[in-house]
Amino acid sequence: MPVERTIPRSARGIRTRAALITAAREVFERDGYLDARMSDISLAAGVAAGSVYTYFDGKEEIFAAVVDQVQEEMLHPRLRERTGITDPRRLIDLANREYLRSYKKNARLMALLEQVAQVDENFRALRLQRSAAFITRNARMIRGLQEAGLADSSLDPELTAHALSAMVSRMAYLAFALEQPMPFERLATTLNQLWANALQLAPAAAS
Amino acid sequence: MPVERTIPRSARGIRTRAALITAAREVFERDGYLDARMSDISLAAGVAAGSVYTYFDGKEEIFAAVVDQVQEEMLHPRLRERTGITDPRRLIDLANREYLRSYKKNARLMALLEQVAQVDENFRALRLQRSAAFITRNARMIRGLQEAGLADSSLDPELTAHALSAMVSRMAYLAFALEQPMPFERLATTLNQLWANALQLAPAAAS
Amino acid sequence: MPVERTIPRSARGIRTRAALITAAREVFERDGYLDARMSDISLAAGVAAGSVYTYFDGKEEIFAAVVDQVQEEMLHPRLRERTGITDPRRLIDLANREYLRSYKKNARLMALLEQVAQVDENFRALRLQRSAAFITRNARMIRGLQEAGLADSSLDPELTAHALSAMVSRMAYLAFALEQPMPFERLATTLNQLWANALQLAPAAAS
Amino acid sequence: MPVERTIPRSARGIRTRAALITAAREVFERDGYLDARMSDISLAAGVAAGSVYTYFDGKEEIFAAVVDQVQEEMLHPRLRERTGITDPRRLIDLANREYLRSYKKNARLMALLEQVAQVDENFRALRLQRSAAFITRNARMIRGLQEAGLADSSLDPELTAHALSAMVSRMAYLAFALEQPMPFERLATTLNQLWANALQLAPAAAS
DNA sequence: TATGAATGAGTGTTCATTCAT
DNA sequence: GATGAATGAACACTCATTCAT
Repeated sequence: MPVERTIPRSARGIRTRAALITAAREVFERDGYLDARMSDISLAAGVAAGSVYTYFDGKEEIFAAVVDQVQEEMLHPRLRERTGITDPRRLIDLANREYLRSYKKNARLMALLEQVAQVDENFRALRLQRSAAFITRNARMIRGLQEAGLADSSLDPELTAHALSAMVSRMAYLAFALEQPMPFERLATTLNQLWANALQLAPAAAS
Repeated sequence: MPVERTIPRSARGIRTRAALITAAREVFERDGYLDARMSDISLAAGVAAGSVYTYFDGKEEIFAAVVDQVQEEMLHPRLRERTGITDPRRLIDLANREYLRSYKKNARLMALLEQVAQVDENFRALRLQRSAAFITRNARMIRGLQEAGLADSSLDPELTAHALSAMVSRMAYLAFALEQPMPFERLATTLNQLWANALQLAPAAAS
Repeated sequence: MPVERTIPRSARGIRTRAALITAAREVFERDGYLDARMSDISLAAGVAAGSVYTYFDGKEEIFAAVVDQVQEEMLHPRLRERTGITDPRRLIDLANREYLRSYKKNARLMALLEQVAQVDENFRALRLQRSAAFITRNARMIRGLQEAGLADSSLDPELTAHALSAMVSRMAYLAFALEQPMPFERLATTLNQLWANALQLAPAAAS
Repeated sequence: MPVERTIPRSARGIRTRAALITAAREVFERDGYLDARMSDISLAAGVAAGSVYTYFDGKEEIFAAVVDQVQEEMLHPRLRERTGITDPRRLIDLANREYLRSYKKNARLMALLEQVAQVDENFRALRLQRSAAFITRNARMIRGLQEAGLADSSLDPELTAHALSAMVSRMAYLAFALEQPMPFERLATTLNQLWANALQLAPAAAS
């Protein structure tokens, strides 16, 4: 799933390509993936119908380009290094809050992604692969805590990481994509507490 | 979303309607909701194209009929009454195992349901509504345990029930619908332990 | 276009057939010929779908039966013999008023007939044939008046009869079938005056 | 009922659109509105099936475009200004002849229009509206003649205009659309004489 | 690069009519 | 006579993609 077809060389090309991605995001978020028409995208971008294909191979590709652009914003790696925090409870708390916050911010697109993943094989694979990386990291963290005697050592680290991540992302989906009413703060607090309890972490050090 | 259009009045009609539902399930599971053609369903049922419409209003309706039939099998209410078990840890364990088992058994259909829920407003609503009932029941249970001093009283019962259910159903989806490799027994054990930890239940009474 | 298929022998048959015609008229008038469904007719008559075909060969036939029934009411022949009136002006006046009155009374059906005549070859022919009889009679009357020196002898009797009949029936259609607002009395008066003028009849004898 | 969907921007587009209208007229006149298939139209125009929808929203719209094109030819307004004739008898004579002539010339299409008006609400309204303009003009003329003492002042001008127009258009329909045999010249003469008599016009000035 | 016209495959649904009970 | 289930032909319309200017 290469995102680019033609890398625009001219300034005009760069402008057009950017306009198309912006327009595509609008249209996709407004109409959903299946109901979005390529012609609406070109219309919204102010170009002719055929011009979309100058930059993207098709619907799937332009959607991928939209997603790509957003993914960058949503990656918050190396929380520990960034913040210097080491207390696992507070790290988890921070990570979950960052996740919920950016999910909320891009809720429409996340809903879209969920939709497309159900319809398009490639995106389903892409998503699995992305979350796999995330889960592996968490599993490593859990194993570390277990070895340090700080977490319930009877838990399978991989499955636990998977399950707790699934819990958080699914709740984010319900709250923000499906707009099931849930106060943000209470949601965050509850999820964090559930993580901490589930892992049997010791209470956070007094800050 | 009424499921029936015509209720068959003759033995032949009952047979035909049943054949259609069976055929529809096969075709939907084979091709997915969007790619399934009504003509394939009638073909598989051995009836004329138009005959599907004798009993169902359209694609959506016959899919609903398929789902309906499966939902009945999947409902396992009143576990406590059925089994006489009262220990919360064992009740949770049993409920989760039953859920995972029947999810696995109907994995293709559950995947389908997930797909359709992303595409069809009505089914999305239907699913939310169904899980709401389930969650309410769990929330009540949690509140009961909190009041008895048997569970972490700092947790929001509603959100907790929601989150833990989401965790289980999402893992079932990943394991059985998406066929991510996970040993059944370890999955069940881990999820149960996570529930127990999350709620801070006392260890199960020795049986 | 034979109207009957089976002449019912049993009392029950007679009842069913009559119920079907009544139901058919309702449905046709409500939905129009093209949009009326045979199943709606059987439903309205309280019989099974197939039963319509016990008495009628199809949609066309049952419509013919409905029309037939109404045509009987609408025939007002032998006005002169019935009333004893001989003054042509008063005869024309009476004939036109009777026509307008019964058109108004059966307006929905007349509209229907107009519709079906546009769609079905057979009904178009039927209508032409029926009006031909009527026009011939009028032409004969006109010729009589011309020979008696009572009407403009430069007029072609056939075409005149045709044209004046067309004028009246078309106005009836506009007023009653299409419900273009027109006061009944003024319409009748105007049409009669136009007939009289057109034929150059002497003023009516003082009554 | 806007006629255009896309206005062609290229020469090729203009050609295609025109070819479609020509083809549509052929097909409609050959098969009637209801039996005409969109695929036959595209076939006759030598374009792909979908191309009809580049320029027209559907069957109704392309029919409207056909009608539109013909209506232009059929409008003959401002007869008095065009010819300089003022004698009412001769003006009426001319107007009727022009009407009959162009009706005859476009007989198939007029028959079609009659059919569609019975089937499609929008076209029915369109026709009523068009003839309303025509009738209003005639009513004004009649009132003028009455005020000048040149026409029977006991007639209702509106209804008279309506009725006499209806007479002419209905006869044109019978003669040319339904092909009831009638010599053109005698039809024209008779209708004119009926108009003149009906209005009680003085004999035409010797020419 | 951009245009915009042309392509054409693909299918859910209706309903008059038939016919086995 | 009545039933009601089954039939199956028939067709307008959409839209992603291509390609000649």
